[in-house]
Amino acid sequence: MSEKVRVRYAPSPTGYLHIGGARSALFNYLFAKKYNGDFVFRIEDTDLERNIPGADFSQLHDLIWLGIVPDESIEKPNPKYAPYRQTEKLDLYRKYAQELVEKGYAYECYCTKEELEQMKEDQLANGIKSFKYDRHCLHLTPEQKEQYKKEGRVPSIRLKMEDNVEFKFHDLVRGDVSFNSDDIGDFVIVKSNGIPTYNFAVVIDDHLMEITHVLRGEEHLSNTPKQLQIYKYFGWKAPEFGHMTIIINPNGKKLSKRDHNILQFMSEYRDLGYLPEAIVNFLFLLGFTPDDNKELFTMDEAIKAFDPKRLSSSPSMFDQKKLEWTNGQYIKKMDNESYFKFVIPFVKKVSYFKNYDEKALDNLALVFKEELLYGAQIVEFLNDIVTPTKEFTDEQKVFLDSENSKKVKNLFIDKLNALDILNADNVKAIFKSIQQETGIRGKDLYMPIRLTLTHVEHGVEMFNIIDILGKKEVLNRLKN
RNA sequence: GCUCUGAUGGAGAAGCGGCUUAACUCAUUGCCCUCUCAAGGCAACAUUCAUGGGUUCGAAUCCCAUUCAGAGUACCA
Repeated sequence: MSEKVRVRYAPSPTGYLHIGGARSALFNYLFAKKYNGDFVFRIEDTDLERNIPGADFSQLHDLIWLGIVPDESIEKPNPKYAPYRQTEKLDLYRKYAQELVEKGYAYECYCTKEELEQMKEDQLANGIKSFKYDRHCLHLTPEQKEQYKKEGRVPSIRLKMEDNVEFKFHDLVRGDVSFNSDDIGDFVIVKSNGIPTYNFAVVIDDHLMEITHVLRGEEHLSNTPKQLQIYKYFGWKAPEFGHMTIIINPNGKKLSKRDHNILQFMSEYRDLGYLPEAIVNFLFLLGFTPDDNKELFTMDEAIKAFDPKRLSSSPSMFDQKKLEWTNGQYIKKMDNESYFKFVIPFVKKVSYFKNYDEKALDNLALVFKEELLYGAQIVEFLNDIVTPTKEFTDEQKVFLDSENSKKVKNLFIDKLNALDILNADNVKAIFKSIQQETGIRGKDLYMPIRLTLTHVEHGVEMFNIIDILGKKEVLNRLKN
């Protein structure tokens, strides 16, 4: 590759960074880094109504949190390519659109929304379901235009598609793809409010920013010929395109922001205690398979392993379970210091431990390190221990009323009372001595205590539970 | 409808003409460990690659048709 690789992620600021966006950004980033190129973060905010203030920076920062750090962005502009926000360069687009009009490649369209609507209905009535603009305004005389203007109509600008031209391109993911221009109607490139549409603005931006490769969602595949036509009219070299598969939900539909069964936004995962490295790792393997059997990748390893040709072209389903597993692997791998920093905020949400000192909280947190799948899960674990709510079953009641159970409980109470310092080792010793004195062992030994304390038959090790609850609380629960 | 794109186990998928009795990972199930759950270890889990035809000594892999699914079809991006 002779020219420098430049790729971009260009979201519209309509909300938080979501899974699909993050994945798209990730693969662009990997591509850039793989070929020593630049990754550009730019904003496509031409739909004024849907723009949400602050969404641009929020998305940028979520990306950076994930470790996907742009070389250029709205925060770090390169003067050569700035501005990085489309609404800040409206004049530029209008200038280029004007050029197209002058060359006869585009024309003013005075049709109103209502007329367009009518046109659509008429075509539908004739059995044509895909609307194609009928070029009503293609050959307007100056007098007709004057007349329209007098009526108060403000024109939009439409691109005149060439007749019967094949737009072929080699897709980085899918191979050769082609479209016929006859299937595409003349589309609006500048709206009547003077703002360019997406399909026009991307082309101008990608060209001016010297973007060499465009990796984007499959939903853009059919936009490509429109953009190719614009490149052709300007005589510009088009970038290479690669259309990645979309992510689907368990119903097989495209993951949409309105899908409430699945968490959509990076911020939600962060709040739940998912690690950025784990999310990146998971996203990397969604619709992409490396050529070895590796499952865990650092960003650097992912850069090395990435190859757009290995990107899947069939839709990928988002599997929350695998994300959890991946995250759990990363939690296990953390060193203790980082782990504490990560998990203690969650532990502090359980009010029972509000008086615990730092050391005690750390020890507490450590108990769950090996089994934790995401940060907020520790709150669930802890609550199960701290606030036993489940009612005993009849079977459990019988078990607890048995001679053995009572004997174990009483002995345990005595020995615990006699204890000066409570810690897991000491508790372990108590169990051991009860076992030696009574000959009771296994389930019969531990379960009376476990059930009485937590009301459930499973959970972390008994010694830890007792340590977590503290002597006073344990005695309290055992006596009742 | 039209255009485009796909189709390998519950999920992500490898494979791209013989090495495939279809890799690997998640999930699930069983066993081990163990007071229990989880974690960890060990196993099991597609006689078959959407269907039907063809090409070939040989097909998940190539060709054709059918079916199904998704995306797009906006003065949204």
